[in-house]
Amino acid sequence: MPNYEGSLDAVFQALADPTRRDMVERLIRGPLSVSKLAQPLEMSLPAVMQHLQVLEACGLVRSEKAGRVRTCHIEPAGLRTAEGWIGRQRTEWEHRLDRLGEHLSEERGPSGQGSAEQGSTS
Amino acid sequence: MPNYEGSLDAVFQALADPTRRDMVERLIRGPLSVSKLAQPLEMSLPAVMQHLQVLEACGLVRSEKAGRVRTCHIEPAGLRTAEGWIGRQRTEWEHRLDRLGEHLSEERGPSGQGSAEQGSTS
DNA sequence: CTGATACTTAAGCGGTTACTTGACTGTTGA
DNA sequence: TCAACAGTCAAGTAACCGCTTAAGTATCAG
Repeated sequence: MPNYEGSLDAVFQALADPTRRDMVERLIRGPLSVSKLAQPLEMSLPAVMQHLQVLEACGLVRSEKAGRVRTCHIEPAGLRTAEGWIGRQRTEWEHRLDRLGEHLSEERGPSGQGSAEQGSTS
Repeated sequence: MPNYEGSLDAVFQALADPTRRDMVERLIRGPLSVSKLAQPLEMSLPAVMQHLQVLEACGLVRSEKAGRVRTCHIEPAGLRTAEGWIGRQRTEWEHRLDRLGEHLSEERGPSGQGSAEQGSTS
């Protein structure tokens, strides 16, 4: 059973490898067979297959086999998973800057600027 | 000139861990000391320190020490590194869809839809 | 000075990852 | 039929990851 909770883990983990990012970059320009995918990579075919499995397992890539050729293409929803998380953080960050700006203009002007509260002592 | 390619590896690797994403999410709401950061996490303090080091090494977080307290805050540029790569891929994907649309309307109408060329035979 | 606080360092350990080689299966073209 | 082709499976290995415990080092309060 696929672990959707952990899929953010899996997508980022997949994108952390330069070989896999390269595969994604090339698949985004169009579908490729496994051997075409492997051709510019300096590693054995089984190694490429393993990377491909990682990309498929996290939903970044799909592939299907016709005859003896497996054709791979990206699944844009996978990238959106990762972009979504990052985007939400950026949004939250911007809100925080807004709130901080309000605070500064409401209260006094130049105080210590690194003074975010650290809560009560434990 | 920093190694942007290499830091992509590091940023995605850092974000692949749920503990580290949690730390980022909380730091985005405001700076925290190491022990405050560690408090809700069910692991030892050294483990948290190691996660923190990963986040600092890839430029997602910065921290400085005052007295015996180390205060951590996020570095929004780090997130932009990751978002930038993903965004570029999405852009490329959309361009590809455009080109594909032009092709389909220029040539005949409904053909097989998975028929992207696979380049010349090897 | 003394003890508590807030990290910091070092060593070690089990699990995972990124590869490798070698053997194998199914498909296709001559 | 049969050789080349495209991919797959299995096993092994070296390096890396996330975590632990144990033993430090500064800083601060009294």
